[in-house]
Amino acid sequence: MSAKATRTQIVHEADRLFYEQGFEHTSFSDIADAVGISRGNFYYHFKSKDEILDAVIGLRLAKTRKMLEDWEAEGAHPADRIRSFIRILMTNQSKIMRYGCPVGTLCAELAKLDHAMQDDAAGLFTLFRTWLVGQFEALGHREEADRLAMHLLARSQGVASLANAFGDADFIEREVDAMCGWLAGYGQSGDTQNAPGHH
Amino acid sequence: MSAKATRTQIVHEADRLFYEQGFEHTSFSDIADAVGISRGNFYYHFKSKDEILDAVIGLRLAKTRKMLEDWEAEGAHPADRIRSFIRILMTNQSKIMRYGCPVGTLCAELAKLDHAMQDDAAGLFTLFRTWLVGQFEALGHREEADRLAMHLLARSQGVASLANAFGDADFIEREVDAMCGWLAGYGQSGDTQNAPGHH
DNA sequence: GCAACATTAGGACGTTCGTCCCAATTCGTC
DNA sequence: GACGAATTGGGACGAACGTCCTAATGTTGC
Repeated sequence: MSAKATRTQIVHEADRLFYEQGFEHTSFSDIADAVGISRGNFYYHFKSKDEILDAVIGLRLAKTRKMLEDWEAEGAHPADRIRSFIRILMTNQSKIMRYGCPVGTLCAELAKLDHAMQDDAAGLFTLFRTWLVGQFEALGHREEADRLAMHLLARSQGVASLANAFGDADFIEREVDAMCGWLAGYGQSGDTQNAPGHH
Repeated sequence: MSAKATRTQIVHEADRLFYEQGFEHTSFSDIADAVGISRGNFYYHFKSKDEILDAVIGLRLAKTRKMLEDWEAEGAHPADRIRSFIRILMTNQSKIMRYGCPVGTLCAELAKLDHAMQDDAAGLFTLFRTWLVGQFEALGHREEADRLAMHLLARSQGVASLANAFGDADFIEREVDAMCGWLAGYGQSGDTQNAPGHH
């Protein structure tokens, strides 16, 4: 197999394992077994575990960017796009209940490890944040765009955390509805003045 | 020193280290160094790492229970008590920005490790949840009490996650104000019918 | 079919981990 | 001050870890 294909497979499996088991708890052996190569072969592709983490973060950034672009293509209206974001919680329901949010849990883990790459992981949040800011601006909320983006991001994170801890699927659905309801208050109007003011 | 006092110190330092560095990333040596005892002495007090985790969760449960009781004593009005909960985010601001929420990050880590004690850790969430349910019921929202409690818990979690990832103190303050504003809508009325209906 | 290169498997290395044992020390009691 | 119990320190143990090396195998161009 070409070195490129093997490397791609390694990053793919590492991505999955880092999500399911955590970064620290995933060993070279785990990844090697998942890919089906020998542990020793690993060093040819990646010189250290941090290099794999770097590649995994890069992969996640790329996949996220693509997802956001797809949402841009699918939904003509910014509110529809934001609803696509909110609905990740439903789409990935079972995985979130088992492993939590891929972005949030990685950032939390790297923060505890005081890892040099924690800012890179936070870049995944920034990607969503910037995109959401763009959508809220398109809805006419130019000045509060970042506040609204951060608010929605935080609520999604919180729902993922509790869904993971309690394993409650109904709770996810309820909160998704609540977030869509909240969004509806900001949805149609291009006039900031008319937006609901309870935030 | 008495065995009891040493044991207490061990649990105390383990509690701190599990929070700051994570459960898996904290070794017996770390705790032993922090307490100032030898690694070997450890086995006399705790036969395994899981036993320490069990004791730490017990300690956190006890400390949380005491905190909730103090809030009961301080604030006569349930809304004031709930505000005390919301304001933990301000009180523990700097620690949350560095290490995240002690409850949320522990639950997330144990979930990834598929640890046998992850339900015990989730009990910390349950403690807050049950207490919040009681407060919302006291506010007259008998039927939605659990929904409101979970909603508030989730928002706090989300704020802690993002504050940790971005290190943004202003964001915490903004969201705390938003949560207090949201609470105010449910605050005075003992009549469920009159409560705001956007959730 | 051979030479140059790309990719692999297997294992050695030093370290750290959780666990466990035991001899030494301290403490309480008479 | 002696004696048994409580507590401690130091270190052994195998396993797993990240890292790194090297010989073997596979692939490609001539």
